[in-house]
Amino acid sequence: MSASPDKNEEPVDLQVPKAVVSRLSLYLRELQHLVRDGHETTSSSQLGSLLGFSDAQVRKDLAYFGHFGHPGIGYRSAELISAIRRILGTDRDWPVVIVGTGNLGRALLGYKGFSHQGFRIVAAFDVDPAKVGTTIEGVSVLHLNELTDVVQQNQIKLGLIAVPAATAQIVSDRLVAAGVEGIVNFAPVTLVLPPGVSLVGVDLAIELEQLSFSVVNRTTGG
Amino acid sequence: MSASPDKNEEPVDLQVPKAVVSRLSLYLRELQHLVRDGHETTSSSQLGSLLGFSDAQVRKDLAYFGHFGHPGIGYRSAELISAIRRILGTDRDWPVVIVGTGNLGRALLGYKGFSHQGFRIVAAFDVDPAKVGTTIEGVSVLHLNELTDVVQQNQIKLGLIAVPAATAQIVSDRLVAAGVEGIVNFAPVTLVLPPGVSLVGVDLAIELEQLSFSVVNRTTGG
DNA sequence: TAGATTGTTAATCGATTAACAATC
DNA sequence: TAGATTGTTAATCGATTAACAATC
Repeated sequence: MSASPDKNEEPVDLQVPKAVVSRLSLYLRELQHLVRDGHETTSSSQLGSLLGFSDAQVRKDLAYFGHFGHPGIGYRSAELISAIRRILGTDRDWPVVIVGTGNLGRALLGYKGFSHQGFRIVAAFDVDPAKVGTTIEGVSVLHLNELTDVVQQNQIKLGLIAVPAATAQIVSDRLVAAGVEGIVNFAPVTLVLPPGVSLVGVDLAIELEQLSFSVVNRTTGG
Repeated sequence: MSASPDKNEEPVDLQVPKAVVSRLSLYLRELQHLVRDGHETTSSSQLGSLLGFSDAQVRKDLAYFGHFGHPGIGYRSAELISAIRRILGTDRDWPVVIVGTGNLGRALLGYKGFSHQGFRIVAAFDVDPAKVGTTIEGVSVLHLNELTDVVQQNQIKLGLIAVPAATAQIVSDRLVAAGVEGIVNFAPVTLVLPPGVSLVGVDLAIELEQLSFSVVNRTTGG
């Protein structure tokens, strides 16, 4: 598990800017569409213009991780998809737990997009006696007390938090204590996490606030 | 594309980095928690440490928009909340439409967090005859054909897209044609938008991919 | 006053872009 | 070959941090 210096699997661990990794996901999504549309190859400029990035940026981003392109040809779509999935770690299956089975939790349980990228929600947790014991979208709703057991038995590394803001930190603490190493938090609150646990926060109201700002501060000329 | 020095633009329109605006939303959220906890004032270093930013960054971000602090004192919480809401444009009410009433659409219709920041979903749209005519969370589900009328009559500027990827672009086009100027897109596809329309994309699978990368590329040694 | 904290400038750091030899 | 396109270096651009006079 821990890195040993002279393993020649992953020799280089240059730190990659977070922005690069998030573009990687966009490249992957775009490539999957391109393949579906029959494009066997693509170029950095095609990929860039589909996403609004420069060709140089696409090449630079990919070059962080290896030589995936073919000068004069471009990138073979299927090949690059495999490479990016391997880089992102989505070339394997990720069991995921979700805590909270309110409106949002149920929507996440029914979301089809997860499975296509290798994510599988294996259990949902709640404390509401009316919900515990039920099944939503084929997933059992268990009591939060069973969280640790389930996480440990399934070696689960990823968790989704879809509880009210007031309880999100407690839930987060329990996920981390159980061994989860990455959390997507949908509660509108800042979580405090120990080092070694990654966080992605999705605050739905904030997304709209960002648009509000853009609309209000639109430069009508530009 | 080339800069013309003295075009008669809006007097104060220094372009603010997108990252600054997104931190503004985080400051606002944090300030609202601080006020609830009885903190009448706060400092750039307190606000920063709660969010993992430097004090200098907090001050610099706020200074883009004015002088909101008091040397020796810090920032009066309520005062700064008002200022940020005014900057973000959430000091007013924003009527919003949503297209798509599947799992995710219904969750968004029931999401309580919007109203606290001034966002109010006034209508939902779908094309499924089984859904059109129903009411979800007190909001009427109308046929997509009525979108333009509703948007124009209510002067709606913001829209949420919660339809499958295959139809998201068409829905987007119709929102824009109707007059919407900002879109949150939950479909896992890149939308093509005309200039003057802002976009925030939320791809749930991508959020998990980002965590997958972090977990796989964790430098165990630090 | 002394201590605290802002707003702002200059210095540092990091990320994007332009350019081009190497390659197919 | 000629045209296309990569990977990479150097140049540019932008964002963050450090430092400090001004202020309460």
